[in-house]
Amino acid sequence: MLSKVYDPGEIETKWFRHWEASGAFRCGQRPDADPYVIVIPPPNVTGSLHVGHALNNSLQDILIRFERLRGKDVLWQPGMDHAGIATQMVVERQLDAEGRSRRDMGRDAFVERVWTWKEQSGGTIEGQLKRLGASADWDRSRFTMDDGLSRAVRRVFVRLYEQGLIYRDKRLVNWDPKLQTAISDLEVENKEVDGHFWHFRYPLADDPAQHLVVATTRPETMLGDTAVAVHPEDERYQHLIGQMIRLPLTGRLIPIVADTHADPEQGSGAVKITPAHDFNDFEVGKRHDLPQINVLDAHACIDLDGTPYHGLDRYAARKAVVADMEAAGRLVQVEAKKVMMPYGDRSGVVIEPWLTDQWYVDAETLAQPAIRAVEEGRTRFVPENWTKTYYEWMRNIQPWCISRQLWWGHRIPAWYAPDGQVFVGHDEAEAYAKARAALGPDVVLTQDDDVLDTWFSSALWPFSTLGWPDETPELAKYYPTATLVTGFDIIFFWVARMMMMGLHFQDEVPFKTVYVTSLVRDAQGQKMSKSKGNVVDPLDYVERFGADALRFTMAAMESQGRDIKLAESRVEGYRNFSTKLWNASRFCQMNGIGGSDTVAPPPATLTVNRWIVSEVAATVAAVTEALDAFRFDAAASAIYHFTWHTFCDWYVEFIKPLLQGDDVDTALAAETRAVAGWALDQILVLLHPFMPFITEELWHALKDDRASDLIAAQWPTVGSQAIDAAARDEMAWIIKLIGEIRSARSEMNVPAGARVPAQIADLDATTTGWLDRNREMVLRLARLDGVEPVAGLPTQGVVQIVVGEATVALLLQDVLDFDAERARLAKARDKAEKEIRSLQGRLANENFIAKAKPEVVEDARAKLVDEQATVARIDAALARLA
RNA sequence: GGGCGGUUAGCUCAGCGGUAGAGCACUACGUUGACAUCGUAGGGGCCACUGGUUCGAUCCCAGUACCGCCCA
Repeated sequence: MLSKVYDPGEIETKWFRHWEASGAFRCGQRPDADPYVIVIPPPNVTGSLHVGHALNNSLQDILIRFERLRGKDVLWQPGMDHAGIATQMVVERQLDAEGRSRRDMGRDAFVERVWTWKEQSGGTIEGQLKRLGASADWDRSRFTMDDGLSRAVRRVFVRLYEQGLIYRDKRLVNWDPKLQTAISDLEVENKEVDGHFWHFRYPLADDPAQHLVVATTRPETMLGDTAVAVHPEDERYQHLIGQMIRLPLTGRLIPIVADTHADPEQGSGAVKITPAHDFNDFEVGKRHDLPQINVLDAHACIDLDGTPYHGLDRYAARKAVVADMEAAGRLVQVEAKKVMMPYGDRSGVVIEPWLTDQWYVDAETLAQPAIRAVEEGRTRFVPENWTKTYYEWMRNIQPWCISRQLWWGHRIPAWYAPDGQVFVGHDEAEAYAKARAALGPDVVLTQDDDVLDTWFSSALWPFSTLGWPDETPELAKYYPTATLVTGFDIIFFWVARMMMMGLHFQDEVPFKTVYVTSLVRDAQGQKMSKSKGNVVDPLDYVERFGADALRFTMAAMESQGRDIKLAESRVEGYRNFSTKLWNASRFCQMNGIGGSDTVAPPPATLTVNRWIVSEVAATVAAVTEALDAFRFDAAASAIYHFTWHTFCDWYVEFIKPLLQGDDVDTALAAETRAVAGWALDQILVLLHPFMPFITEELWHALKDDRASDLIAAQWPTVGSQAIDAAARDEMAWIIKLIGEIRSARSEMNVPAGARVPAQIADLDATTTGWLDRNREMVLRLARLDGVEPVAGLPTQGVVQIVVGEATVALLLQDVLDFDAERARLAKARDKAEKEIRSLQGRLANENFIAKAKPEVVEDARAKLVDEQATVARIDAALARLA
C-alpha cells in the first residue's frame, strides 16, 4: 500500500539506479526505429549545476523521454567541455594557495596537475544532472580533451589550414593582461563606466605657438600616437591637413590626416590616432599607412626603454602622462564622461587591444553555407525570431581568433623551423616529414606554444562525439542530430560555429531544430548573479520538493519568447501536484484499480467511463501536439489540468458510488475498474517525460507484473475516434447541474454537510435519461437526499436553480431566507439579461448577419434562445416565491 | 544608433478576430473512508496609451510611453 504522503527523496535515487543498471538509457536498442538524437551542450568540467542547466536539461530530458516512449531509437549524447580558461584558472588558484605558480612547475607538470584535478573533482555536474533524472546515454559520455576528440580537432585544423581557411596573422587582438592571453570578441563584455575625457594641446611642428586640441579617454596611449585625424569636411581644420604635429613628451613628428573616423561633434573634432592600441585607430592607420607603435607589454605596462614611463602599469602611466602634460601647460581641461570599457568576461580586468601574431579561422567563408542552411530551412530556430540574431551575426562575422596563450587545451599542431617557416601536421612526425622535405634532413622544429580556443573543439561536438574522424556506424546513423536545446547567449559562441564546422566537414547541418530556451531570472525578474546573491540552487529545490517538481516547474514556465521568473511557490505548487497524483493512485489501489493490460481503452458501457476515455483522448492529442511544437508550457498545463481537474475532481468522485455502495453492480464495477486503471496509466505515460520518478514508482505500485518499466512503455495510441460527443454532452450537463446546486447551497448558507431533499421539473426525455443514469453521482456530489422529478415545484421553503431547461428546487423548509433567495435569483437573472442585450445588439446589426461567419451567427442565435429561456425560468421561479 | 522582446486579476503568466483564463495569494465554509501538500464556493481585470483596418480588436496594422535583452 502506498504511504499517505509522497516522499520524493526515497524513490528518486532508487529509480535512477535501476534505469541506469538496466541499460534503459542506451541508444541502439531499437535498430529498426527512426533515430532521435540530442547532443548535450557540454557543461564545463569545472561547473556545478545552476538553474540554467536545470532548465535546459529538463527540457532535453522531456524531449528524449517523449521520443523514447514514442518508440524512436533515442540517443542523448552527454559529455563535458574542458573549458580552457576556466579550468586553468581553477588549478592556478589552487597553486596560488600553495604558494606556487604554473610557470615554476613548467608546462608538462602543470597539464598533468590539471588532469589529476579533472579526474578527482571535475565533472560533479554529471552527478547533478543524474539527480535531475537526465536519461542521457551516460556510458557514451565524452570529454573534449579525449583522445578521439583531440584527433578530430587536429584533423580539422590541418584540413582547414591546407584549404587556406586557417592562417596566421598579425592583427589587433583583445588581450587579457591578467590571464595573459588573447580572447575572442565574444569573450569581451563592454560596460559603461565613469571615466574622463582629457583635453590636450598638441603643438604644430612648424609653429609651436599654434596647437590642436585633442581629447582622449586614454592619455597613456599618446606615447604611441602616430597621427591626429580631423574630419575631411571639418571647416575648422582644412588648412591643417597635411601639416605635422610635434607630439608632446616624446617629441616625435606625426601628421595631421583627414579621416571620417574623426567626429566633428565629439570634443574638438580632432582625434589622436594610436593604431597599435585601438581597433578604430588600427583601421585609420591602415588607410593612411601609419606606423604601429606598440607601447605596452603583455602585462599592460609601458614598454618604452629609456623613457621615464618604462615599466609603469597603464594606470600609473596615465597619471604620469597627465601630470607631465599639465606641468607643460598642455592640459586644457578634464571632463567627466561615461565611457565604454571592454572587460574580460573571465578575468574581469580591462582588455587591452594589442598587436600580436595569432591564428585565425576564415569565418566569413565558412559562414556562407551556414547562412544558406537556415535560409533554406534545413535548420530552423524555435522560437523563429532567433533566426534574425543568427543572420545578424553570421553576415557580419569577423575572422575568428583561435589561438590562446594557455597551457590547458588542444595544443596547436603547428611547428616552426628556425627560419620561421610553419609546418602543420597531425603530429610531430608528419610536421618533420614535411619540414625535411622542404629544408633538409637536419632541420629542428619547435611546436607552437599556444592552444586552441575551447569553442574550436566544441564546434565539432555533434560529430566528434559520434566517433569522427572515424567513419563509425554511430556517425552514419545519428548524424545529423534532431534537436539542439540551448540558451540564446551561446548562439554565436557555439551554435553558429557548429553550423559552420558541421556543414564543412559532414556536408550536412548538425541539427534540424535549434530550440532556444528562456533565461531564468529570480522571482523579482533580476538576472541571477553571484555578486547580487540572488542565485537559486536548483539542487536545493530538488531536496525540498523533489526533482519531479522542479522539472515540472521548468516545463510549465517555459513559454516561448519570455524569460522565466522562478518563484519558489511554483515549485511548491507542483510538489503538491505530485502529492495529488500520488493520492489519486492510492485511492485506485485501495479500490482494486490496477494498471491496465492494454494500451487501447477497455470497452465501456457507462457514460462516465466513455466520457473519461474521451477526455483522455483529447488530452493525449493536446500533449502530443504541444510537445511536437516545443510548447512545453502548453503540454504541462494540459496534463496538469486533466489529472487534477478532470480525473481527480470529477471522475474519481463520480465512480465512488459505483465501487463503494452497498448494492454494487459487479459487472459495471469491473468495467469501471478497468477504465479507471487504463486512464490512470495514460496519465502516468503522458506525465512521465515531465515527472519520471513518481510516475515510474506508481507504474509499478499499481501493477506488479508490468511488461516493461514505464521509461520504455508506449505513448498512448488512443485517437480522436475514441471521443464520444454524446458522453461529453451528458457529463457536461451533470457537472453543470452539480456545480449550480453547490453554488446555490453555498450562497444560501446551507450547511456543507447537510443532505437536502430536492425536486426537479421540466426535464425532457434526454435530460431525464441523463439524470437517471447519473443519479447516484449527483446525489453524492451535490449532497442531496434525493432528486424527485415533479410536474409542479413547491412554492414555500425552496431554493430554485435553473440549469438549461430544468429547474431544481432544494427543499429547505423552515431555514430559508426569503429575501436572500429572491436576491440570488435576481442576480442570476441580471447576468442572463446582460448576455441577452449583448447578443441582441449583435444580431440586430445587418452587417454582422451578412459578413460574420455563418456558424458564429448561428451560435449567437442559439445562445440568445438559451438565455431567454433561462430568464423565463428564473421569472417562473421568482413568481413561485411571490 | 541598429535589432529583438515585453506591458492581461494583488503576484507570476497563458490566451485568442466573436467583450477574458490558469497557478499562487485573498475571503467564507468544511475533517463527506485517496488527498488539509486537501475539498467546496466566492471576490478581483476600461487586456499600457492613441489612431487605423474590420460587422466586431485584448488579439491584426501604425505610432506613443515605460521596462528588459543583444549588437555597435
